[in-house]
Amino acid sequence: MTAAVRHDDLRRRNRALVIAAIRRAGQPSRTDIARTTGLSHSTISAISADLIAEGVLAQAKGAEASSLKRGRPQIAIGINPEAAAILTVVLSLNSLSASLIDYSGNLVAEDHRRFSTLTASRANLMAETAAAVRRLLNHRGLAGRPVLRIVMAVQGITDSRSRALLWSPITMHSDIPFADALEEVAGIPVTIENDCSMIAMSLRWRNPERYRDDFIAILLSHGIGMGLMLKGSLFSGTHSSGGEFGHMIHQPEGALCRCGRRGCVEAYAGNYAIWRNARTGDENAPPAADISDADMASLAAEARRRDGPERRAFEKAGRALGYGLGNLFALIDPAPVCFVGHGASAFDLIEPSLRAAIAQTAGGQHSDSITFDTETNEMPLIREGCAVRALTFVDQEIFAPGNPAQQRLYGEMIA
Amino acid sequence: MTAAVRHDDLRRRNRALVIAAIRRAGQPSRTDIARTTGLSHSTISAISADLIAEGVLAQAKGAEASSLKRGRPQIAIGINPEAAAILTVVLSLNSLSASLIDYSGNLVAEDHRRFSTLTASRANLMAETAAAVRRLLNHRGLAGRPVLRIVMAVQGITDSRSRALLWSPITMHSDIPFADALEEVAGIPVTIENDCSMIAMSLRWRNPERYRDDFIAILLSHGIGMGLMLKGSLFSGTHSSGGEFGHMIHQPEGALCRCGRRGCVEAYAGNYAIWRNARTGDENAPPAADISDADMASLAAEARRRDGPERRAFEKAGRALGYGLGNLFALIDPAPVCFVGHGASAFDLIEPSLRAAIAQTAGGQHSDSITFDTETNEMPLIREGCAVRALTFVDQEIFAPGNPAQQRLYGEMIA
DNA sequence: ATTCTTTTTTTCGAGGCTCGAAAAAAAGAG
DNA sequence: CTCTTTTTTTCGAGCCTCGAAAAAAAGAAT
Repeated sequence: MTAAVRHDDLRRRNRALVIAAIRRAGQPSRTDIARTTGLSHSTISAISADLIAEGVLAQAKGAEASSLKRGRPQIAIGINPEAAAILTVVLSLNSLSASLIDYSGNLVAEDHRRFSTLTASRANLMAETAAAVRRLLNHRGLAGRPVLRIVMAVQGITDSRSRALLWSPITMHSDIPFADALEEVAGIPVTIENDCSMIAMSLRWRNPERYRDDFIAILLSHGIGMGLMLKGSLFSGTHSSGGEFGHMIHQPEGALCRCGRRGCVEAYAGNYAIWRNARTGDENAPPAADISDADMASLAAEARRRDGPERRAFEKAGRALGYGLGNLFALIDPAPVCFVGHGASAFDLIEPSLRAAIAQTAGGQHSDSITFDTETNEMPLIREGCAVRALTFVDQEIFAPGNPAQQRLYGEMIA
Repeated sequence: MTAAVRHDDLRRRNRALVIAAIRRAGQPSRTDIARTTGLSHSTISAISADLIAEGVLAQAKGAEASSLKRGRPQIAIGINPEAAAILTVVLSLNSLSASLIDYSGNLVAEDHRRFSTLTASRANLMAETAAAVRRLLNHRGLAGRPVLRIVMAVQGITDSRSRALLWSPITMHSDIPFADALEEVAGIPVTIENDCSMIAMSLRWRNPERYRDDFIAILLSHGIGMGLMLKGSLFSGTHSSGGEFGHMIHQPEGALCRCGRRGCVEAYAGNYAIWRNARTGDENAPPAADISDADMASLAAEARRRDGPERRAFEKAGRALGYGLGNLFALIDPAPVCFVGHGASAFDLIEPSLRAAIAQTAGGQHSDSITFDTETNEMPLIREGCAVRALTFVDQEIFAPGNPAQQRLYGEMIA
C-alpha cells in the first residue's frame, strides 16, 4: 500500500520533473520540455514561469545559436547557476579533496590536502574535513550563492541513513559521525556515502544509454568495492551501506583477507592479494598496508612479459572476481559491469580467467554476451557522483519541496 | 526522472489505495479507511460511493456486531465477493492443482490431478494445464462472476515478463509458453511466476509485522529455491526470474549439482545432496531423481538418533546454506529468513552449522540476532501467494485503471 | 515594405480532484 | 422526548492540468 497522494504533491512532482528534464537536457526550450516530460505546454509554461520568478531557472538571453527555421524562435531555458551551490567532499587514503560546485554543476573552487588518514585520530579526521568545508564555505567565488547541501564520499561502510562512517580501510577508527559533525559546521544537510555508490551515480549520469536501471560498478584497488544500481535506484542494504561484494566468500576457509575473515573475493583480487600471490605465494601472509600504483603497474608489466607467478596471481584475481560476479548474477541476472580504478588497467590480465569462472556459474549462461567496461581513474567519477547526488537533493527538496519549511529555509538563506 | 503525473492518476491511485486498505482490513468503516490511508473523509466518501455503485465494494447490511458506543454506528464496508473471480494454478512435480477464488479471496472450487510431469510432452503439459483451467472456468459456483486473472506458479525459472517457463526441474522441456497458451484458453491475462516468489508474497500477506519490506523465503526441497523481497517489492532479475540462490557457487569445482555445474549450494543442501552424502559419501554421484518426504524424514530421524554420516550430511547442508546466506547478506544486509518446505522440518539438524558458517562471512557480523522461521508445508503458501498477486492485479488494473480500455473490458464481461 | 506562414509561447476557461467546514444522520444517554 | 456523541455526506473553495485559442516573433513571399 503506497502513501496517499495529496493534491499538492502533483505540482511538487511536476516541478521536480521539469527541473530534472532541464538538468539533463542543458538548455532546452519549453517545447522540448513538454515533449520529454509528457506534460502539456500550458503546464510547462506555468511551472517554468514560477521557477524563473523564483530564480531557480534562467532564460538564456540573446546569444541564441539562431534558428534558421521559420516561426517564433525557441527560448532556451537553463538551470540558473546563481541559484545555489553544493559541496562535495571525497576522503580517501591519505587524501582529502573538497569541491564547491554551482547549481548548474560547474566547478567553482577546489581544495585538496594530503594527510595521513591511517595515523590520524578520530578528532583529527573530523577536524581536517571540517576545515576543508569551512575554507570552501568562505570562498569568495561563492558570490552570495547559498550552499545548500554537502555530500561526502568515503571508501568503506556507512550506515543506511548516511550519517556515519561505520568502518573504513583508511582509518582504524569506526563509527565516525561525519554527517553530524559537518552539519554543525555548515548548518546544512550532509550525507556520507560509499565511494562506489557515487561511482555508480556518475556512470549513470554520464552514460545513461549503457548504465540505466541495472548495472554494477566494481572498484579494483587495494580492496574491492561495489556500487550497485537495481531497478533504477542505488542499492544499499537496509542497515548499512551493504554491497560488500569484496567480502563475499569465494573459497570457504581460503586466503586470509584484510578484514580478518578467510576466502573473501578481496583476498584474491585486491591489490594486496595479487601482490602477495605473485611475490610470496603464501595466501596466509598478512596483507601489506599499501602498494603504490607504480608497483602494481610493474607487476602487471611483468605478468604480460612472461608466464610466471605474476601472471598466475592476476589469473587468480580474475577467477575470484568471476565467481563472485557469477554468484551475484545468479541472484540479480547479468547486467553491464564497469571496472573502475587503477586495477582496471590490468583488466586484460584478469579477463580470461574471469570469463572462464563466470561460465562455471548459474549466472554465466550467456557469459559471452556480458560486456565489461573499464575506467582507470576513479576520483573524477566519485566527485561527479557526489555532485549529481547533492544537486538532485537540492532540486527535489528545496526547489520542489513537499514540506514548506524547506523552502522557507531557502528564503532565509538568500535574503 | 519519473513519469509525468497526470491529473487523473490521482483518482486512480487513490481508488487503488482505498481498495487495498479494505482488502487488508476486512470490513472497515469509512472512518477507519480515512485513518489508514491518510485521505480526508470527503474523499473516502466519494471514492467508496463510486466503488459501491460499480459493484466493487459492498456495504455490510445489518448483522453488525453492534457498537455499544454512542453516536452514529459505523457502516462496515467490504470487498464484494461477487465482483469478480480469479484463478490460481500450481504446477509442481507430478501434480497440478488449480483453484477458483472469489474477489474477496474465498475459495470457490478446487481441481487437483496427479500426472507424471517428468515424462509428459510439452503439448501434454500445456494441455493438462489448459484442461484444469477450462474445468474451473465452467464451474457453476462461478455464478456469473467474471474471471479476470490467472496466476500460475511453477518451480523453476520464468522469464522476466512472466510469460514462459524457461527451465524447471519438473520437466525436461524448456521455454514453455504457459501464459500465451492459457490466455488463448481463458481470454484473460495470465502470468506465470516462480513458486518461491509466491511464497514470499504469501508470507508478507500473512505476517506483515515480520515480513514487510525486506525478507527472504527459502524453499528446502529436492532443490533449493528462493523468494526475495527487497524494499517492499518482489525481487526478480531483469531478464529471468532471477533469485537462483540454490545455484550460487558454494565451493568452486565442488560437488556435482543437478544443474550440471559444480559446487552449487543445492549440491550440498538439496534433498538429493543430503541423501547422497549420507548414503554414498560420494559428492560426484549422479543425483537421485526424487526422494520421498518419508525417506528424508527417516534420514533425519537417524541423524538425530546417532552421530554418523546422516548427521554429517545435514551439517554439510547447513554449512552450504550458511555460506550462501552469508554471501547474500554481504550484498543486501541481514533480513528475516523463513525456511519453507518439508526440508524445514529438519532445521534443528541444519541450524548449528548454518549459524557457524554465517558467522564466517561478512554478512554474519550480528549472526546471533538473525532469526529464522520455519514453515513445513509450502503448498498453501504458494496458492495463497498466487491469489494475493492475482487479486492485486485486478484491484489495480481493472478497478483502478490507468487506461480506460481495461475498465471497458470489465464492462463487457459483466454485461 | 508589407503581408503571409510557421512555430513557439502564453492565456483562458473547463473539468477534476482533494480538502475543511458545516450539515445531516443515526444511534445511546439522560 | 431532548441532549450528546460519532459517523457520514454535502458543499464550496482552491489547486492543478489540459485543450483550444490567442498572441508573439520570427522568416518567406509578394
